[in-house]
This record gives sequence, structure tokens and C-alpha cells, in this order.
Amino acid sequence: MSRIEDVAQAAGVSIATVSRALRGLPMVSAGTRQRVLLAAAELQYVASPTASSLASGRTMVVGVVVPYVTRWYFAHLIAGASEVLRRHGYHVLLFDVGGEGPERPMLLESRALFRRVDGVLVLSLRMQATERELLSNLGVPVVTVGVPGNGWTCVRIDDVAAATRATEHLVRLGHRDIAFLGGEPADGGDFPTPADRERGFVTTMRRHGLDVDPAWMLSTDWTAAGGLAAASRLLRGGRRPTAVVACSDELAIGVLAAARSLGLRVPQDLSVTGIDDHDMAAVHGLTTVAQPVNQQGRLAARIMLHEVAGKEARGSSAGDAGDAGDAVDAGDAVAGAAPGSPNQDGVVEVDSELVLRSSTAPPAVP
Amino acid sequence: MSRIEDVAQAAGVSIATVSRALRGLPMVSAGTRQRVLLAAAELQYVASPTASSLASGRTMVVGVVVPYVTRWYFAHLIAGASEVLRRHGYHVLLFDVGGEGPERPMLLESRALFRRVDGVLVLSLRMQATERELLSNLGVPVVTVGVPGNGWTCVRIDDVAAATRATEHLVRLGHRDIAFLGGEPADGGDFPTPADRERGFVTTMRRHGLDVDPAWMLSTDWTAAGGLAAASRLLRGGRRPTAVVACSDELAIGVLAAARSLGLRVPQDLSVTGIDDHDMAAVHGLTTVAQPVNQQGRLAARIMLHEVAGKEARGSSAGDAGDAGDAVDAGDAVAGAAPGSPNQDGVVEVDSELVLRSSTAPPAVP
DNA sequence: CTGAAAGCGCTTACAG
DNA sequence: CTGAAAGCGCTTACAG
Repeated sequence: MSRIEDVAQAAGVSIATVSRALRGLPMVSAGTRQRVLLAAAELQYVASPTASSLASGRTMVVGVVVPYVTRWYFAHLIAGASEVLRRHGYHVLLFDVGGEGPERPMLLESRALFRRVDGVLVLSLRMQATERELLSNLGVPVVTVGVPGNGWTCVRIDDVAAATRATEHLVRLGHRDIAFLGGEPADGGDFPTPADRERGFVTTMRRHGLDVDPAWMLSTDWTAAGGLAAASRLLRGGRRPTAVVACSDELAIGVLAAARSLGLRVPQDLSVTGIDDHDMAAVHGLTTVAQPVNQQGRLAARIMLHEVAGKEARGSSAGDAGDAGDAVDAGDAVAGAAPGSPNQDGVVEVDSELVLRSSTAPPAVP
Repeated sequence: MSRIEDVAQAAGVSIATVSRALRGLPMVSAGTRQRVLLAAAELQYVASPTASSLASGRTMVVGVVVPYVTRWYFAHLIAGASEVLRRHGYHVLLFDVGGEGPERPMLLESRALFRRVDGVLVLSLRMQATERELLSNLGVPVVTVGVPGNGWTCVRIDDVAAATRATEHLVRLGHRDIAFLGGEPADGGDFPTPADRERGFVTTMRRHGLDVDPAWMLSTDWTAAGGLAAASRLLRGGRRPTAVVACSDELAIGVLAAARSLGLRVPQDLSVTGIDDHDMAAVHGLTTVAQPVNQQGRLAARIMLHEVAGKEARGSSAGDAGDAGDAVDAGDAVAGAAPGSPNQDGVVEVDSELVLRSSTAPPAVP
């Protein structure tokens, strides 16, 4: 466990020079740098991150906050963000708050994040007002996936458009009796996805002059089991829809299972669409609206890196928390073009696209 | 962003006393503690983790290394470990190395982990010898799930027993023509799961005097898509097995899809078993050998905490890396009974159990 | 029970 | 281009 002083001694220079040489700063002669590098390698020296952080004020750590690690969507966001962050020398501090709603057991607290990270990535998490405030007061950039507002940059798909695509597809195939299976109570809070997808469905139906039967508007948790249960109820009813727009592939896979167990053939007796393009969607032949989840994670991470760099360049000295509020703009001005281009609300939208498989077909002629 | 000195001033005591009072150390009078707590609350003081770490030598961070975050098994391990760690005040530094094999792109390097964590959790990762050595030289406890050896404590199920359970079940139902779908080339390296499961299958078949047809021993990556592809080949063959033992539920779900697409009924024409009890297993009616994945993550984390505590109590002073080699034993001696009881190889085994659903039945009478 | 002081191992102006 | 020194914000013996 050699310290910087050991390296300095071995190389015959001061610790300041070692520090500069090892971090690749200019203002070090080639010869000196060479000697320092050699000495460091021989001593297997690695700078103490804790000491560097204390002295420099940056941690090289980004906090990643998620409601779940175990769900497909979140795992893929994490993977995407993590890869970009690691590639740029940043570490990932994972906060799994273990639940969706704002009244979940584990809340964000300042002792967890404060001075521990250079930035925070919030992934599709519905938060309490106090949590949002806490994040804003942290003094570091915050970037989200799926949570617009609060002055933070947000990466997301157009959820209205995604649901519209699925619905349009079914309508064009000739379906008129279409049910909707939503992901959860669309409470319209700071996480607009459920409400947006519902709106996309309803608006599209109305535009085509089709009825939206309240009894066919279902919602459940975002799981295949939930989809199975809800669809079983729906499909056992006397009058049956000929198609179901499910708000996620996991829900859709539940619908497929329900259909199978009731002896309904897909797509002959029932068409089903999902949203996501889950790993298992192809195996189930599921027609779905694919969204680039990994890419959204990567993009959010890149924007984060950009904002951190911008904040740094703006010249907060160590210990000065700076102001995260305008990190986006400042970042743009200081460190080149931002990746993706946020609109005036700070939202960067990525595209979703319909993927045709075997779970959809024209309705049977009655 | 108040510092400890602000609190000291406000409370009219020294910074040493603030430090003690806030951390709940004894040797602080009730009145003083009261005043300090009040002052700290008013100033919204939170100690700088970076400064604490530098001074104390502990980071309150545990590194969690995984080949993937996106797969069911790993996500659930992470979730379990993370919850225990967080509940005990530890943070989770996530290292997604992005691949299974020892020749994956992202290797563990000392600059990533060195002095950055108080311990490392390695989750079912096949490593290079240099990586294992690196971890051992880190000077902090290492606990694994699924990777025995190296002097580290390892949590796992008995994979031989798991595969045996599935095979026994099918044999008892009367199957004699059983195929095996393994997870990957069983290379017998430091990650014994694939080879163990294969052994459980083969041994059980032989014990019952049943043939193991090499053409029916398949393997692929651990995905449903891989299972679908492999099973499609298998089931199109002239002579068909009446049952398939798949090494994971995702593989098994792929087999189910293959059967469906070939018009084979499950379980009438083909019985299928998995291993895991994946979230989607129930929805697919899959008979499987359930393993408690979340619990393995939790257990590994608890053992880790225990070893960290033991190491601490053994009295390494700040900066002294201590010796992780005997952390297990020392932990036991110092900090009470260890959670779970490692055998002489340092392995803690948790139980798996057969879960009967609708994907298995006696073979059709020819 | 409390405080003064050393020290953790770096980075960063400031001089030169 | 290089070094001496201050400082980052805590914790921890050591005295008292």
C-alpha cells in the first residue's frame, strides 16, 4: 500500500510532481513523467481515491437511483448508464430504493448522497416533494430517465406516441374492440409514463371514432403475473375484445398466457401488443413497440458527464457546491455540444418503433 | 454545506466532541450530546463521507461485481445484497463487467477497487487468475455467490442436487428419453455451476440405468432465445425425447416456445423442467427447481458485514490493510456466530426445492 | 467526559 | 517545469 510519498522518493521528485505526472497534467517534463510513471508502476501505486476526493472536491462517483434493479427496464437502464460511466472513469453507486411509489419504505436521504457523488441519475422513479428538493439541493447535476421537470434534464421516449403506434397498428388491421392494459394507477404525478400511454390509446381510439369501454380499461402492476390475472378476468367476460394493447411486454406476456389457458388462439382469436421489446418478446412472437432502453441509460449518462464537466469548467473550487440549476446551459456553453438536444423543457426524446411479430393479425370475421 | 466546525461552534464544544456525539460513541454526557444533535440538525450538518473515510480508513462502501445486471439471476442477487448492505449503512458500488467469461472486455483492476471499498461481493463471475489475485491482495474481505475457493466464503446452492431433483422428478413420472439443456460450455473453471448441473443429470440417469444420448446433451447461452434455438433443433429430430431438463427457467421458457411452434403440447407430448423459479415461471406453468436467489444475495451480504466487523474488531488501524485471508474465522471469534455456517471449504449451501406446475406429466403411452 | 493536536493522503494555488 | 506549504474535513489516540 504505497503512498504518493514513496513514489516521490523513488523518483526523486516532490509529491506535487508525482500528482501532476500521474494525472497527465501538462507542465511536467517528459523525462520526469517517465521516471514517475516507472516508480509508480514498480511500487504498484494507486492513489487513494478518498484522499483525492477530499483534496479535489470530486468523487468520480455517480449515484444511480432506481425503484427496482430486478425489472427488465431498470436493469437495462442501469447497464447502459453504467457502461458509459465506467468507460469515462466514473464509478456507479447504486441506490435501489425498493419500490415504485412515493410512499415506498426507503426514501432518499441526504446522508446517503451528500458529498458522496458528483452527480445523480434518477431512473423512472416517482418521488416525494422532499426527495426532489433534496436532490436539487445536493449541489450536483441531476439527470433523469422518464422524470421531466424540476429543472433537470430528462431522457425519455414519447409515451403518447408509443401507445399510439400500437393502437394504430391494431386499428389498421381492422380491430374495433380493443382493450387497454395499463401499468398502474395513472396518478399523473411526476412520472407521466402510465398516464401518457393511456392517453395515447384513448386519443387514437377516439380519433378513429371507436368506443373506449371503461370495463376494458384495466391496470395492474408491471408484471407478467399481473397481466395474466387482469387478462383472465377480461377474457372470461361475455363480450370479448379482439385485441389488447398492453403497456409493457411483461404485461403482454401475461395476456398471452391468459389467452392460452382459456384456449384462445393468438393472433386468430386475440391480437396482443406490448411496449418495450423485452428480451423475451421475440421468443413469444410478440408484436411490440420497441424502445431503446439501454440507449436511454447511455444517453442519460453522457448528458450527466457533460453536465459534470460543464460544472467543473465553470470553476467551482473544491468544497464549493456550485449551482446545479443551470448546469445544462453552462455545460453547453463550456464543454461543446451536449449529447442529444433537450427541448425547452429539458427533455430529450428518443424514438420508439413498432416491431411486427406473430401476435397480431386482422380480427376473425364474425 | 456546513462543516463539523460550524456545529462545534454552535454547540459550544470541540469538533472531537461533535464527532463522538454524532456517531453515538459513549463517553459523551447526555446534555452535551443533546446540544450537539440539535446544532447539527439546525445546520443540516452531514459529515463528509470522504473526510471520514480518509481519517478512519473505512469507506462504508461494498463493491458488488457482476457479469451482467440485466439477467434475472444477477439482478435478484444484487437486490438482495443491496438491501442488507443499505440497511446496515453500507453503500453499493456496482461493477458490471459486461460479460461472462474470463476473457470479457472489462476486467477488474486495482484502480477501480483499491481503497475504495471495505469489502467485495463477487456474484457468479468467472475470473482470470490475475483478477482473483488482485481481489485477494485488496486487503478487504471477499465473499462470493457461486464461486468457491480462493479462501473466500462462498454462498451457493448444491447444483448437483438441483439438477438431480429435476431429473428424479421426470424419471419418477416414467420418462426414460430425457434430454439435457445446459447453460454454456461446462469448462469446469472456477465457476462450477454448469458442470455440476450436468453431473447431477448424468449421474441420476445412470443411477436409474437410463441412457444418456450425447445428441441430447445440448448447451447454449443462458437465454430464452438460446433455449428456443437449441430446443427447435432437438425437437425437430426424428427420434424425440419425452422430456427436457433445462438448466434455467429462461432456457426452459425457450423450450416451451419451441414446443409450441412445433405444435407439441406440454406436458402431453413433452415435459419440461427448469431451475430458478424465475418471475415468469409461474405464468408459464413451469415445473422448476426453485433456488432462493434474493436470499443468497442477502446471505452473502450478511457474511460480508460479519467479516468486515471481524476485521475491524481485530484492530487494524487506519491505513493498515490487515489480512483478509482469515477474516471468516476471526469474524466468528470476534463478532458472534457467523450467519450461515461455512463448511471446511468455506462454502455455505442454501436449499433448492422442486416446485410442481403444469409443464410436467407422465409420458404419453406409445 | 472533553479538548488540543496529529494525521489520514492527496490536490492546488503560489512562488520561483 | 518544479517544490514547499496550506488545506480538504474528518477521526483518533493522548492528556487531562
